[in-house]
Amino acid sequence: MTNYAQQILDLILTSGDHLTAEQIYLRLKESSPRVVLATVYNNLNTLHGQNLIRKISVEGYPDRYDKTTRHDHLLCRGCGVLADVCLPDLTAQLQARVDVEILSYDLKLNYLCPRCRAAEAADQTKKEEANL
Amino acid sequence: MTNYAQQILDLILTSGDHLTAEQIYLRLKESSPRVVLATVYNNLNTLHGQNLIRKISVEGYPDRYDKTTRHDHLLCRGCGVLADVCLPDLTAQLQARVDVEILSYDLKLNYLCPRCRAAEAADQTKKEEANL
DNA sequence: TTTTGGAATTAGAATAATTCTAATTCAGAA
DNA sequence: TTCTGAATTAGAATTATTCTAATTCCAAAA
Repeated sequence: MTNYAQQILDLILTSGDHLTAEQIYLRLKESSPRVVLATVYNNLNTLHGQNLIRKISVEGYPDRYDKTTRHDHLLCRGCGVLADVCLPDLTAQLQARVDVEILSYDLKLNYLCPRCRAAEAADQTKKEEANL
Repeated sequence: MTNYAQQILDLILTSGDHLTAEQIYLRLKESSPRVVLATVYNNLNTLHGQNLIRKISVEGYPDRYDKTTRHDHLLCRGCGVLADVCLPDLTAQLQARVDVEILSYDLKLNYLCPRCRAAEAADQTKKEEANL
């Protein structure tokens, strides 16, 4: 594994977050100022191809990268923030219901994070006041 | 609802498939040759905002659109093709495990479609022959 | 050492998907 | 009719990502 690949992998594994290619690039630049975005993409694709990282795609947002340990995600429908959530492994339960071999699955729970819930409530209040 | 919106919605609901904006555009052009891709996107966004259609995002592929009736998806990891699969509603089961209110969830089962499975097997055979 | 061949990286052009902006058209209310 | 606001169009712009070609790096062979 090359030096950049290692650094990128470390960033993803230790960030405790769900970084985009752009965010990884910016962080990597702090220690390696000459690095270029294409290198980040190259390495992300390589790492993903080797199953060392997971790629998370949500409509409306750039792809984000994550560790591969099995877990699920909470996705805030307001702001797009992802949070990890570890639910029991459903593979057996799902496999029993379909007639093809499941390699893995991807489960996202949609919700509103506290901040967006508050924003929505405020919005609602404002609308009601306008309709007095 | 405008005429285009209606036509686009009909296309999505009756296609029995998971169409991309581009595919919808091409089909719509058959009956309305003057329509433009931006109009398709505009209407898709409107319909999605009204929760009349569902948007499916998979890394490496353009967004696809689908009916909103609750169902899950099989995703072929070889070619990206999506197939519907109707599994029992897991909302209650999931809700019992998390402390936030789940609005909905998104479940994709990764597998290899028969064609890609065959292709992979052939590939494997070829590799083994090369190593004789 | 020097050479050299392949992999990694860089630079930046290219592409694909999608959004945005401004101009135009349209459909219905006045 | 004329006016107004929404829908549509055209096409530029943006964003995310990939590709290509040139360059650099590094390790093993000479």
